[in-house]
Amino acid sequence: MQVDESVGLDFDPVTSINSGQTFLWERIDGAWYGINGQDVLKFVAKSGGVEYSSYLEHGSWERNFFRLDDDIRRVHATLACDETIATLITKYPGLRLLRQDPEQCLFSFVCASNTNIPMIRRMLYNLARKFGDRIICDQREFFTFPSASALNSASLTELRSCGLGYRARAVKAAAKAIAEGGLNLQDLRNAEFQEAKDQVLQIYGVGNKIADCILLFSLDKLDAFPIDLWIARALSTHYSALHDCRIGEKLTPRQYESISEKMRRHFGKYAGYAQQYLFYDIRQQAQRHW
DNA sequence: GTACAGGCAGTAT
DNA sequence: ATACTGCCTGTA
Repeated sequence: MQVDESVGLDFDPVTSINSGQTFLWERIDGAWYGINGQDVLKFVAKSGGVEYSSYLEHGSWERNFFRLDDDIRRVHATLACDETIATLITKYPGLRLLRQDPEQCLFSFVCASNTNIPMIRRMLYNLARKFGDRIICDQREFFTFPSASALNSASLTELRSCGLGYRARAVKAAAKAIAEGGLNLQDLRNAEFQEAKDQVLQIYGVGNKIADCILLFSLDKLDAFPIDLWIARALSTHYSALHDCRIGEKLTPRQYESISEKMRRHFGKYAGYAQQYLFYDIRQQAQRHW
């Protein structure tokens, strides 16, 4: 247990974990618990700072997970050239991108296709309960995120029983690629953007959007710019000059490439942070609570 | 009953 | 290259 006050009062872990990047966090008796791979992370607000602890790690995990080593001042300074983002930085000073367990991130966003947050959480908790390891933390039961080999060993019927529906086939394919196909996501942290993206796009069930989410939220590619329905709407509202698609219109793969590339050039190396501000804001405006 | 929710792959044009 | 389609499942 340690208290970390060195990162400034503006950082807000609760906002960050509730900004749609990660799904397996819950508040229990005033503390937040989150599943990240094989670990259970915990933090609780105390007078004088936030107290972080972890089931596995002896040292602090928060610098890694909340990307506190990013030069956030530089991120803000870089993005503040854009009027829209400058406003959002002021509005949500505590928001940070996360550095998640890559495999959990991949399976999470494979499950996220064409559904909503409550369903995603249900699918992932079901998978963990059925295929993860049981852990007792603060006298409470948690389940770690299943390994790729555990998911690869599961039958499609078992996966479907977790509520995955047609996503079961994609989860199985991804698990196989990692467990048997030699795909090492950790290695892709050191790869160039395009190399990493090409690799994850090979996986059945992973398209442009999911690939960009994996790159941004777990593989340190801060210039990745995922575009889902909500971001497309935000772009129509704030950046219609930069592209020509209509609100709510689905993007063809080619349109996606074109627009994502334009936004990456517009925002530069921290484009992913810009995407996160836009996403969080439009969801707040839509009054989505999750 | 029907529409819809944070995409994707397969097929036909 | 683009358009169209089906897909699990739960909720409104």
